[in-house]
Amino acid sequence: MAVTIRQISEACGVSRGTVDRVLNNRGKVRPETEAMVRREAARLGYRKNLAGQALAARKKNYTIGVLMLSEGVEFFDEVLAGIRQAESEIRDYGIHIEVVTMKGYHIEEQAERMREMSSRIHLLILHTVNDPRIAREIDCLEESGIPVITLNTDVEGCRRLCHVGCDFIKSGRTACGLLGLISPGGAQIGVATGTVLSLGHNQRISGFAQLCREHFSGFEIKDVIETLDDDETAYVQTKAMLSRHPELTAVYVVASGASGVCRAIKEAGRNLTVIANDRTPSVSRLTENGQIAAVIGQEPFQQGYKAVILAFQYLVGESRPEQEVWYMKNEILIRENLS
Amino acid sequence: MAVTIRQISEACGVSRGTVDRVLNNRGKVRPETEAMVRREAARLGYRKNLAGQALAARKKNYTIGVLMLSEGVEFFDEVLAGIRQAESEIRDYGIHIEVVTMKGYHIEEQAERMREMSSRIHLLILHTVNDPRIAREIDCLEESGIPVITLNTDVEGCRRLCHVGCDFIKSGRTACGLLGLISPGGAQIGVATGTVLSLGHNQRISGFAQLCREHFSGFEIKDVIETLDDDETAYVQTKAMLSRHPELTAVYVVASGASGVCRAIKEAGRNLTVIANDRTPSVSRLTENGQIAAVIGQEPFQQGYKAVILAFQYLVGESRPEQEVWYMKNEILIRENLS
DNA sequence: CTGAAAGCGCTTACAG
DNA sequence: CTGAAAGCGCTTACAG
Repeated sequence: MAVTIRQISEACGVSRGTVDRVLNNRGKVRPETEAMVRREAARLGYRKNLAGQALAARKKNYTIGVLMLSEGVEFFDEVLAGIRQAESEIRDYGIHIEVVTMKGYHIEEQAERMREMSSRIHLLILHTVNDPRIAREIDCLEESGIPVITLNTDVEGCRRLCHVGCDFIKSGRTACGLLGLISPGGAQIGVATGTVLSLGHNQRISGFAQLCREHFSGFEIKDVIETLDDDETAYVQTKAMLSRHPELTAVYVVASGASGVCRAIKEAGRNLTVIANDRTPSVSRLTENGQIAAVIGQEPFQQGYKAVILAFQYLVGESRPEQEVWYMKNEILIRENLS
Repeated sequence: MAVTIRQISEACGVSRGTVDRVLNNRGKVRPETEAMVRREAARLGYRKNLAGQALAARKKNYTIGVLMLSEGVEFFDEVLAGIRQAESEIRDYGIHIEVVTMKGYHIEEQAERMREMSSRIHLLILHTVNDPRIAREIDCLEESGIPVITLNTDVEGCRRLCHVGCDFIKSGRTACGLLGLISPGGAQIGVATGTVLSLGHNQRISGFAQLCREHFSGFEIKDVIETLDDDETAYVQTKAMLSRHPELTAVYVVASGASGVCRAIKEAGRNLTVIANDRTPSVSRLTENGQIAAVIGQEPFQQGYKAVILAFQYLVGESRPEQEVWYMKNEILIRENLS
């Protein structure tokens, strides 16, 4: 039989309330009493029963807020699916989720939205951009007792509770390592990034370049274009890159825009190895028909799921996440293990 | 506020016990009363609070049994780690786990062990071999009210609750698809399987061969050897295969024995593309130093974790798993995303 | 600084 | 066929 608070209280000859005060550091306990309770708890091997705790927590009616700059971005559909999955699990414990999505990158507008949500929520899961104004807003929330979990993209210089995302450097290294297997003889590479303003995109490129230097002396990055995460721009830019560089043998697509990139390659009648990031429906189709050789995924579903579970454990279990940063896996997806 | 049993009982003018009887199909309720309760539950959108249910379930003192033929097999260390992780989570709800591991494939001995454990457990997670005697034993347990979840390897023709493992066909197809990217010009392939008696090993090979036929006309399987999941045997057999087939360009290692295979290749001074299954510590080392090009993983940690979580949900949540078969992902692991 | 009591939502013997 | 009551383990306002 598992040890309960009642057993500790009986062993010590104090009330259960007192044991609770000690074990949850609520203060107002005589030092000797506290020491005795801690000793007995340790001796008996006490572990809190989460069911009891969760049931008691029902009275607080917790709500978790989710705010994402995700509207119109395919990638986030799977993140949202993970959030919904976790929601349906924690709903069974009486916890609610309020999801708000926004379109584009409007800093002030998002900050305003954060303030507005704060009155109704006990914790915020936030997908945003790495901007000092947002960092300040996060600190405000933290001060008013609402912890923030950053999702997918971290925010530097703020007191967020933790970050759930993926290791972008490793993502770039994985793309490069895979290209090394495909083209052991060397490669002339064009890089199609989203924007040079994105920290994540740049980290992927630098991971890729890093491994080129370490292991693949036959790899050369000949050009970097920006797709602005838009297929039309990607198409135009890729077309131009291909005519500038007839020697290209591979393209690394760092962010959105793979469809445009592939269209330009196809029209030019070139046979290039394309490695892309993030399995969206359109990227899946291109991989199935062979235009994309492989996709580096970042477990979007798990990202959403994990963020909510950490939030739940923090609120109900009163336990800070064990790690400050939670990275999901960098998956390699080809036609055969895509779905 | 979430809807509770109390609210339904008040809305219907019956006791909470009666609502419980209806909602959990315990019978002994007048049909009209039952209809009314169901109508109100649906109208109010009732969902069971798991915390309450789990707390009440504490009185049952559930124990989950785990029985595995895993001793001395590196692969299962990660499966066990997943089981331990899940254990530490559900222990917080007062559920216990008893793990028993055995060495080798002794059918009668394992059947005996199953019977012996059955007196102490409420559900069994079982890793075994696909044998009719085990199937019969599983049915016995099911009949005596102890459901069985098969882990990693399924058992045919029995009434197990569900299966947690991976899609071996897809695993073989993924290995082949990856080799297709590495060797677009074709490959002469040697296959090193564990034993031709293992259903899983055979499924991997047939998945591999399937895709050869569908997509890679330049691929030829020239030879199949058995490692008996043993490095020494693998070494000897590979050595013989290499001298029989000087034309080989690739080896697909289906089961354990990759170290032996690689040693033989190295000694022969041959430069072959090796694709292996399952990231064990020794396979990781060989991948890091480039002797293995890529590893197809089957998420061993997740397998163990998922099996326990399904068991927990079945016992405490009284909910049958939604699926009869739970497949983990087939991961592609190369040096850069190995750890 | 401490205790007694009520409550979170579900289940279960027991009485009728 | 149904209800009243106790209990699972933890937390919390209240009284002292």
